[in-house]
Amino acid sequence: MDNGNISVRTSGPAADKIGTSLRRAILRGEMQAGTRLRQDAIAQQFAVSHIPVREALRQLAAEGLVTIRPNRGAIVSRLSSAEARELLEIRCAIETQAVRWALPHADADVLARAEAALMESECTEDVARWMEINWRFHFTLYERAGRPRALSLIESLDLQIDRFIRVLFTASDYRKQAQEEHRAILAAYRVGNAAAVTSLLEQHITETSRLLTELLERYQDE
Amino acid sequence: MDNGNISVRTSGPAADKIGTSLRRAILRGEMQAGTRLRQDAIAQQFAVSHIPVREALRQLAAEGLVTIRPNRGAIVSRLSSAEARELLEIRCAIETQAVRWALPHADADVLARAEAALMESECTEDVARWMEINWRFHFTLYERAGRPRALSLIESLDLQIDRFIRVLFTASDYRKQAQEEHRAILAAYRVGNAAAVTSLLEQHITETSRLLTELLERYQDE
DNA sequence: TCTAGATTCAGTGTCATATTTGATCCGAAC
DNA sequence: GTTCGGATCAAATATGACACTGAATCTAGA
Repeated sequence: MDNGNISVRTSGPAADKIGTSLRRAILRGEMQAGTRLRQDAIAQQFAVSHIPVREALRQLAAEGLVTIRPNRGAIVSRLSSAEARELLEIRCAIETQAVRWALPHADADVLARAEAALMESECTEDVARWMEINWRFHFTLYERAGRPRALSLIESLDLQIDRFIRVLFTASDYRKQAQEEHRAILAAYRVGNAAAVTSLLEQHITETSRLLTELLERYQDE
Repeated sequence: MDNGNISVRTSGPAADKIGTSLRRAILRGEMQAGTRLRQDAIAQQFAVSHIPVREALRQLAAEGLVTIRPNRGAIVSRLSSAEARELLEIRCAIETQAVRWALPHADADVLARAEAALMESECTEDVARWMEINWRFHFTLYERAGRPRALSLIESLDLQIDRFIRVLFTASDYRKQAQEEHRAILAAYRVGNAAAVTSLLEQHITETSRLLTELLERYQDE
């Protein structure tokens, strides 16, 4: 964390800025699951009092990224394999519906951007970068759904699970497999084949779920 | 609001107690959409400083019940007809999936409790009471899904929309219709007919959506 | 009528302080 | 050696008084 002592008063509430910064650190794996989040240390780091820190932590807790234990402090949330499986099941249910909504409204712009994301993801070796592009690829497919709430919900589910998907990179050849699956999804999307898109998307998420829950189960045995 | 000056220090953080109390007031319609939520007034009412009030408001904002405008204060969230429609669409997608998960594991206890909820809802004239029982009825059908996260998500969606469904009681014969639909759903559930259950549930939620969005559109024209 | 500055309102956060909670440690008793 | 109770510790939780900030509204002048 290289924030230094920034002025947090000039662009919105301090609590929001702190929350954004902590969220980023958690999502990039700089703060691992189980890490203690001490109010006074964070307050010192951001050169603020502990009040906006508490507010930021509450916000992150509501998002599921942080677990608050009253009077004992906050930690970066862990995720059990059962929870992971379930989150991905929910994602699957909503994302397949979102893509059905979006597909009839897909245009050349959407296709070009999804293709660009796919090309970009093939050129990067950086895990954090790849995860960002992965999200952008998926989001682009759903963009024309006309359902902001659903997309927001998908994003919040994504936030809870993507930092764990990150570990698949070192534990399996996840990236190669995911790229192939993305290619197939985009090909079906391009010709407007809704049944194929949803089926491929479902397989993609289900396979991710299988790999991730296996990995988390191994973690829990250690 | 008849809370008086209660001691909020004896069972968990003050912010949690305030949040719970405000949430209840919002859900029961005691605080209408658009109502100003002033930190100082709430702090006075609960005999606390403004700090736990701010934390409670942030928590409720994260739940979608409250909208915070920086430097301008918080209001009880409004809901546009488009948002209502979408929330119910999402609910429909998840609840039909939840009931599919639950149905193979339904037992006599679940059936008895769902039946009891239905009977109880037929005996009450109180809107708040009916809404609670309505939730209990639905929740009971999903209980055996073995998916705590999904059920939690359904509940949070419920929280965002049920206070608006309340107004259907005075604006249409919603209750009678909903009771009939509940009866049909339970009958199909009882014989384990998953296709019929999901289809009836989908119709039930879709019909609710239709009525509610019409009503909200009328509100917005005034 | 429009614009700029003043005023108002309520939020945002600090500070020094006190209190509370839960975990850990330590000594005494068995 | 084990158990139990009290003391200690670390960190969270919140107070009350105060200062500052931002956005909306009001007022006066051009």
